[in-house]
Amino acid sequence: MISFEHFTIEDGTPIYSQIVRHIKQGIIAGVIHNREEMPSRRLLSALLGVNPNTIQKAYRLLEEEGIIESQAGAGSWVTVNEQQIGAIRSQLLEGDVGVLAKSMKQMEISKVEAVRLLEDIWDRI
Amino acid sequence: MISFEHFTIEDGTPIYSQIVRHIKQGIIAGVIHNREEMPSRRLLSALLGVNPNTIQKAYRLLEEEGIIESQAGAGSWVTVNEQQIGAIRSQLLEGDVGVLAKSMKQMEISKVEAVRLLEDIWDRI
Amino acid sequence: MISFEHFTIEDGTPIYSQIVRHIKQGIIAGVIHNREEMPSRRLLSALLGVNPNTIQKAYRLLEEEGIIESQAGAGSWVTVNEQQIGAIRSQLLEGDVGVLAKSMKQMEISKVEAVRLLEDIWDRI
Amino acid sequence: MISFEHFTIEDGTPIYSQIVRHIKQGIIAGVIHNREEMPSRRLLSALLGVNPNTIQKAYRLLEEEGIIESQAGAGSWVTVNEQQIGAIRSQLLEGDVGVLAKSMKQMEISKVEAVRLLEDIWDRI
DNA sequence: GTGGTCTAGACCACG
DNA sequence: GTGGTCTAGACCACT
Repeated sequence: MISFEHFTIEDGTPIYSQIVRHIKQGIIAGVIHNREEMPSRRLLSALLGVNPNTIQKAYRLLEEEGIIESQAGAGSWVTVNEQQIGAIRSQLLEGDVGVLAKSMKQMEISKVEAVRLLEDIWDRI
Repeated sequence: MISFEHFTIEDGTPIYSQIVRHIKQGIIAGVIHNREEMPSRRLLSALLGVNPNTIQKAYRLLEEEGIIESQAGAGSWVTVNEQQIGAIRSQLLEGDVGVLAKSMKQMEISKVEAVRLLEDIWDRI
Repeated sequence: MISFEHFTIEDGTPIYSQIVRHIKQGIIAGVIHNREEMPSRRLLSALLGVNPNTIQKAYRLLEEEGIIESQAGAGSWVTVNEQQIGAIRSQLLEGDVGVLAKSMKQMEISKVEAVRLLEDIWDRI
Repeated sequence: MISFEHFTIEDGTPIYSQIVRHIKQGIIAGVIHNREEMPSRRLLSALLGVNPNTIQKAYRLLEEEGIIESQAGAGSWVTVNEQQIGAIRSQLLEGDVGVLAKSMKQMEISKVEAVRLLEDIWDRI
């Protein structure tokens, strides 16, 4: 069963997005595996203290991306192959890093300075 | 007068946030200076094709952060000292980089891999 | 639910300020408590015969002062601890009384005379 | 000539109101006397670093209240009798104190507490 | 001319 | 249902 132990809700981004992202990051990190079972909507709703509709939306989005499958009465489970994992990895990483790079360029930060910053902050977090 | 020549509205984030960020980035890049005059609400509103109230909101936020000052009848202008510029710089950079680093760590990306990614994507943008 | 029964709009000060002040005074008077629910924008807007945006502005200011919290889809509610209540109390009282005292001193009114005035007018209002 | 030495512009209230109030308080304090000469609009504008129109508005208001008189080419001067001084005194004092008393009552502050507060703050200002 | 407030109402995201 | 954003435009106070 997939764990939400180290998951805490932050604000700024919608809760359902945070859940989706948590699943994706878990898959990339190798913590969540193919065929692993998702908690039931009802259970996760109670666990996180979040409206069932919010959980429902997260699960629906994951389904639409082909990351999980659900069957009435049987629950939901992860369905990813190696190719998909690579795609998710690129999607997350290149998105995030691209936003950062664009922003820094607009602030006239140089590439070496950017790298130095990343290395600095990496160790402090 | 501060220029909005290279500014284009994107969606995803509120327009007023984009304006606030544009000003902050301009200050950090050294393109916008202390005492420089902001365009009037009406002018900028016409320039960007955006409702005056949206501009008003951006200006109010900047004012609340002490980055600009406004006076009814007189206009608005930038009011930042070196210390503030440093603070804004940290706020933007450490925020962005921190989010990225945290996200990457959760995906079990190593530091060298992260740096390599940043360098790769930097050149492609 | 917080009551606005004894609240009537006056002019001279912005409506949103009056709402903010009403909430603060209610908290100090012990009529409004922590965790109590604020009326929704739409409801209060209809109740006071005021535009929803005006209510929105009042709520935003209260939120920025940490007096209420809002969550899209869920509503708004009061979030104050004892320390904050003390701070609000000081803010309102010392502000008002300070302005008065300063003004009176500039008119060369003596302290005893000031107290006598306050007592006189107190009973007549 | 009436002095504006101890006068500094604050924000929150219009500048012209502050000037009007400064004159009234000076009269009540006995610092400004009947027949005393007002600085020329041009001079005061330069002295306070304020737009001439703002000074003009203050003078106009004072004229309308019969507190000063102006004559083209000759300047402006104070014209108040004892009765007027009494009226101005009441207007300022009862207004200010009334606002304070009403506000405090709404916060469930008792009369003795109010007096104690005034005395406390009086000494600290 | 400037900024500040307010109305009237639409649309969206969220729970 | 909720709050958040945005448009369109009026009116006012201030300089």
